Amino acid sequence: MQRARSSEEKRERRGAILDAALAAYEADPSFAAFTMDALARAAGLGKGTLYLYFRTKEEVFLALVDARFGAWFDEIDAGLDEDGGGAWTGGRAAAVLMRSTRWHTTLARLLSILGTVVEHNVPFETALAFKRGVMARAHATGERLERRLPFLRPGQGARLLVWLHAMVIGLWQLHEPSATIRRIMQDPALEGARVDFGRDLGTLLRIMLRGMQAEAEDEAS
Amino acid sequence: MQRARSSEEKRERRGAILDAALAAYEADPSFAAFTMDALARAAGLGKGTLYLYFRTKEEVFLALVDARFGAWFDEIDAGLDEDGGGAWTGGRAAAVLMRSTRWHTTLARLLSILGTVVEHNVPFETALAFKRGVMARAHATGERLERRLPFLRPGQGARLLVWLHAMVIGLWQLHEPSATIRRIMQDPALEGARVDFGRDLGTLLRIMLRGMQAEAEDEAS
Amino acid sequence: MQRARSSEEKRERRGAILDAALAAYEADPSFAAFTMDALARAAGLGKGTLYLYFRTKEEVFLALVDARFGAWFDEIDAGLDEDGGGAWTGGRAAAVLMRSTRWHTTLARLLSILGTVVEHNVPFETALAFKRGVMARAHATGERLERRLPFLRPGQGARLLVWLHAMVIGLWQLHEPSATIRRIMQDPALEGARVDFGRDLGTLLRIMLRGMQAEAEDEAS
Amino acid sequence: MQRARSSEEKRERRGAILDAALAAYEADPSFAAFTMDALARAAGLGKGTLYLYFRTKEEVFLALVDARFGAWFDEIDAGLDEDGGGAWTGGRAAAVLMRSTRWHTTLARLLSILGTVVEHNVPFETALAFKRGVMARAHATGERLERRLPFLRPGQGARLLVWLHAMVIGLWQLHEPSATIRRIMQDPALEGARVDFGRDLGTLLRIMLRGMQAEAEDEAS
DNA sequence: AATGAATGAGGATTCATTCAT
DNA sequence: TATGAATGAATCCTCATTCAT
Repeated sequence: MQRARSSEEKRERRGAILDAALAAYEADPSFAAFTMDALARAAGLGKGTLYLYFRTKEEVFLALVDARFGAWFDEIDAGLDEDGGGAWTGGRAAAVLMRSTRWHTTLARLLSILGTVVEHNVPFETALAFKRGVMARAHATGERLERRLPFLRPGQGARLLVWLHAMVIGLWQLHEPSATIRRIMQDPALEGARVDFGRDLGTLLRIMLRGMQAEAEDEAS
Repeated sequence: MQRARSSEEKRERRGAILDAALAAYEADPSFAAFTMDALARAAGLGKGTLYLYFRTKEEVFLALVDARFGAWFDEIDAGLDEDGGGAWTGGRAAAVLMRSTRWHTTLARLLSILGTVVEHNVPFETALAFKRGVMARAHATGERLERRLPFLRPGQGARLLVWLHAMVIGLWQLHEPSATIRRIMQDPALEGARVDFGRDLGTLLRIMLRGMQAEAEDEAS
Repeated sequence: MQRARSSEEKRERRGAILDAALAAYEADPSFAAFTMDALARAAGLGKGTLYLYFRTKEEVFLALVDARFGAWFDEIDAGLDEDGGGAWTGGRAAAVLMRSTRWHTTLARLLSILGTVVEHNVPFETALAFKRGVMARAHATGERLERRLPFLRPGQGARLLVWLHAMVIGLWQLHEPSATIRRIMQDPALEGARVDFGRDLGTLLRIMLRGMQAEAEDEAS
Repeated sequence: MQRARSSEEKRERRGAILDAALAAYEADPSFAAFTMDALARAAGLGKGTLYLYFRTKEEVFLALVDARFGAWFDEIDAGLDEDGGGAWTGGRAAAVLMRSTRWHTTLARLLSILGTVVEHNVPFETALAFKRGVMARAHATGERLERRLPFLRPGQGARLLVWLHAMVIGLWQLHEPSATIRRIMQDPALEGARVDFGRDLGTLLRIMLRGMQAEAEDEAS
């Protein structure tokens, strides 16, 4: 394995480890299967090498989530900053938020076990810094959202993102958290219960924005 | 420990194990702490005895979730069957759904790791039976809901329950999945981000119902 | 493996584990080689079984030392309690103390790494209780010694035992702490330097007692 | 870091590494904390560089002990060579031997784990050369001692040094081998058992010399 | 000569499950 | 039916040493 010498190369290697970790996790999305041994193999590195870049297994995990969160917010921000000239309705905003669904599924997988992970072996400061970073971004993006949708009251933008986040987690867990559940859902008797993650999330988001708007109107009248 | 001889006594013992399991889990709601050893101690039984009533640890867990689901639906059904004479608005239905919040938190704790658990060591048939049972109840209760709220389209009742369920899971995980996260959220910088589980869930539900109604009206006009 | 059911059987099994541990340690007297894996194999038990009897590896070690200390003091006490009718001189006391040399070598091996062991993974209370127990016995035996040798001043009995103990440790480390050192000492150039553990210890003890007596006489005159 | 080119510069660098090693070890006198990584950091060098000067970690350790031994003998020799004109009694010799107590403690720390270290990973030739060197010095200094104290029989000088050495090791291990033991010894119940390293060593040495003299006199009469 | 990134063997400990009593 | 002693697979992390630059 080529040695990462410059700090640029090291950043790249760190990224490569995270990419491998993500791929490994997606292949078997359970924290139990997320072993350092498997991770090292996936990254094509020695086990000890991982510990040059991350102090604990949990730190790898947290870095992974952090990166995905960043990408998610980046994409939403970009969508909200676009200006095709037309008016911003709830539907248009929902479309922007839904555009980044591919991050959603990944995040949902990761988030479903975030709590369990953070509980163990993560220095308090690390966990705090992580949470603060995410929240700062949520507020910034939330304000962007409020500027686009005037019927949102102050703070509702960030709140909407938090709810979206909650729904992503929840729906994901009902959708296909595991191969077993996937197999189960193929049972004909459960046809009506099948949850199409993307469709459901979109519908929910649309309904939520419609509800917020309606409440704003109710209040105004 | 008294021997359970009749099949009635055995059912009771099974129930007692589940009660103890729930109490133990609530005391320390992490799957890692949910060990068969702790469970046996909580139930005042020998470890081997548990295996007379459940084949695996995961089966205990699934039975636990199943029982809580049942209690939850029972309570919602009772609320929807009540008739104080007044009209059924979205707000009134939301109030009924929120009334069983105490089940929500318990369920949310359990559900947040359901996926991980079911993934491992649960016979397919067991998982399937569980899912079918839950879905059957969701449909029955969903229809009750549709009868009360005429603006709901067919199927939207069950869907609403699924969504509620998803939000419970998601919000819970953002709320207080762990002692560490609770400590983190006490940070002043995160004040605005604090999620009040009950309040948020209520607001979300209200907004969702309002949105559904608004969409029904939009369509009608 | 037969199950240890009664508390008598359990005490026996605990003892058997310690015996196996001692044998394994004597075969390769380094703490590094003292692995739980090796210990389990030596005892003919599963690794997990060891943890039913001892909470940590260090606890096994401490129990081992404790047992040897006990045996050592028992033997000295017995020797001092004997009464062949003759007078008690320094030489006679030295002979009694030397009689238990076979415990000395074992203890010396163990004691040479006691400090390192206690440093890690031993609850403070456990270490404290251990030390207190040893000291209590040292004082009791020290007083016996003072009764036999009138030229000893109060407290010198226990002190003598501590010094004996120190010399055992030190001489042992110079004697044959390892196979490598043993091989080295066979070098003809080092013939004069060879330390015969038992002989040296005896000589030293004799000289020390003679010195104490001489000082007592100096003082008296 | 400046390159060491001449062989003089290389010897100096070797010495600098040993100085750093000693400082690091004294700061945390446990072999576990004595890692090559810590050593490299202490010496301000890269880890790989250490291997240019020493083949293994154990070789560093052995070189360290060797240097301290040398300094110890140097100091004793100097003390014995002094001549203030007065007569040489056992007490005066003891005072000279005790003068170098500051080496004792350092040596004791190192020696307490010497056996364990040498056992592993030291080429036989290296260990042999080390032992021979130490013994040669012990004999030379022993003879100096015999010249000063006529009551010593031939060979007893070196023997006395070996015993002193043994007592240093043993007393040290009873004195303060670890932070935990230090804490334990603060327990009031153990007050009487507390070992004052310097005082005890002095007393023991005095008693030993007195005993040797007394035996010589016994024999003469 | 100097570096430090990469390696991987090695070990303590936990816990679901079995099975003899 | 009830028990709990016995089991051993499974996993995180450390650290001496190597070697490409």
